[in-house]
Amino acid sequence: MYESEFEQSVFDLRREKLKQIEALGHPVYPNSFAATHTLAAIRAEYDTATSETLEQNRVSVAVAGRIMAIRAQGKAGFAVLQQNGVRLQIYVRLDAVGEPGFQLYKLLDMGDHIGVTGYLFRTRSGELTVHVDTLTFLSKAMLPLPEKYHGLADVELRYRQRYVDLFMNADVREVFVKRAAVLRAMRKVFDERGFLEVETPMMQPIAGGAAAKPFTTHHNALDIDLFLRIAPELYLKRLVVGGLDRVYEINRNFRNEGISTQHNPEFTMLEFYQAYANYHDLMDLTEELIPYVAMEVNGTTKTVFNDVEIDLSQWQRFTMREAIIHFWDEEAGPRPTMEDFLDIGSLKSWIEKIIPREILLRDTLQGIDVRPPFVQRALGISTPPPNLHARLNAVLHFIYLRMVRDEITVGQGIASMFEAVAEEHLIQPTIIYDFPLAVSPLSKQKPDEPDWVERFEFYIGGFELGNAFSELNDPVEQRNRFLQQLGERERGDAEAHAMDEDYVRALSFGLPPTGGEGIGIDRLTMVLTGSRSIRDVILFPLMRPQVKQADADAMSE
RNA sequence: GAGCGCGUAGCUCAGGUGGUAGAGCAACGCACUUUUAAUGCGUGGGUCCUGGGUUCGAGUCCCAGCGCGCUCACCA
Repeated sequence: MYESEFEQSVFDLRREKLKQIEALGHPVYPNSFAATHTLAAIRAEYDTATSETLEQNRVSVAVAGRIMAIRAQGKAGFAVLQQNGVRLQIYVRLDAVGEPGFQLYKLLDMGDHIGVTGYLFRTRSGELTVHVDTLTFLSKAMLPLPEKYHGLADVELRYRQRYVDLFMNADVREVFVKRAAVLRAMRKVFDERGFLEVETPMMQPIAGGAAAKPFTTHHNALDIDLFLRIAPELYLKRLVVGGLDRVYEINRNFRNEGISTQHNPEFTMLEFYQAYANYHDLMDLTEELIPYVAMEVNGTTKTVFNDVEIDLSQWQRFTMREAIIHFWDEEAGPRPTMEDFLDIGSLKSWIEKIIPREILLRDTLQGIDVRPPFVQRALGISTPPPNLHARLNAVLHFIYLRMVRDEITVGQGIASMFEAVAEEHLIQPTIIYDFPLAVSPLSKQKPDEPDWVERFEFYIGGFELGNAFSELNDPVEQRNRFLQQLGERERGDAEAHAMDEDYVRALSFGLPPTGGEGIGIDRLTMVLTGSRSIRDVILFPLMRPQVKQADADAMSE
């Protein structure tokens, strides 16, 4: 537990102080304190009260808090109490608290919890302060607090010891208060619109509803492997089949994939389903929902993310293909047209206008690995690529090779192009709609374009926050889509869907036309709090456990 | 998974070109009855992330590993 002999000695020293406090007649770990006010209530009520008002109508208070600063000054002294993120100064003087009270004051350390009674006044410099009559010891900080001015700055320590981070850094606390406000606002919206909040299994025999690698676990009594869910989607739609026309769930999903500033292995998603709605209805709903939540949380629809001001009430919409065309940088080559997206042949010949055919083909002839890093290396591009064009070229090359090899469809190629060309430009709220069928195994096809589906994602701050579609409700088509996914699974795509017979059976009882959407709560909170890393909006982000040297030695023995 | 950066006292940080480790806060002692990053005087505190190597000598240079961050890949 101790980081050092220094900490050990501080701990021991404070045990001595506890003994002395006990000798003064104070219980060292009392079980309550009868406060008359919270510090927040005092600040709210008396922050504007003048010195004269406080003298004329003496306000007696009993308050408690953690000592965040202590300044002894001979036969008097100050301390700053913090409670629920709110601070208030107290003033302790020997002639007011008496000798035993002042003895206790001298035994206090930064971080201790105390309660005091007294009355409010303003100091010479005007600070609202409790003039203490009695001190009650509540709990001791046995370990030293971080530096009082800079706080706890080391990001690793902040994540690993969030309990310290939270009481040292007020802005951290604020983020999690806002996160709670996001959840509250979301629940309010959906409750008011007649949605039922439900909870579906986190442990699933088949991890479906998204393309991702699941965590595996095991149930001993049943002796079966189970997966932590990657999405609640398939269960929620079963509920709509069951007649719960409007349902939502806010809970964790688990994906056994990389960790980054935008990905934590467990993350919170709001997912909702609305019978008789389609993706157009959900686009409209989304454009109402996000600014509403922003108003509830921040009191404004404006937010600053990565130094850019974002207005969450101003939305733009593009189809995926429009977005590629719109955000295409002509310095990289001729802008594509809708016709270029028609089929594999047209997309290939357009890519040949960007990258010479002999280069595109050379690598296939050499039979090299076509995973992006290898493509990049083959093209003489260092990793990571030094600029956007090099990265784009690598992606186009990659798409081209896989199309030549019949490994992907034109739709998958277009989806990859979209990510490479457009995603980083989607800072202001943007809906991207009409996705390729090939990357959307659970979405309903567009009636006039069967290779495309009624699906959209919305982006803010350069990353995806939500994903929605008109749900595929034809069980025969759904079965075929699953079979197709199984094929991709066999070709090595570990994230392709597994067959879920029971889900197909549920659809066979009739799912009404339904729109469904998932919204990443962590990412929305990032945008609303200006947090650049998802770890800053998750209380305990996953960290590799620290192995102490002693433990490491013990394990190797 | 790859590239780059960082790792020095409990905390925040200094430590040109290699020469026995420093400051502030925190801690301990003393003084101080309206301070607020209180002040003044004094004291203690370090496996310089770990393990190798080069060298007469490594916090500093080299190699390997560990942890964290950022970027990329994957993904929401």
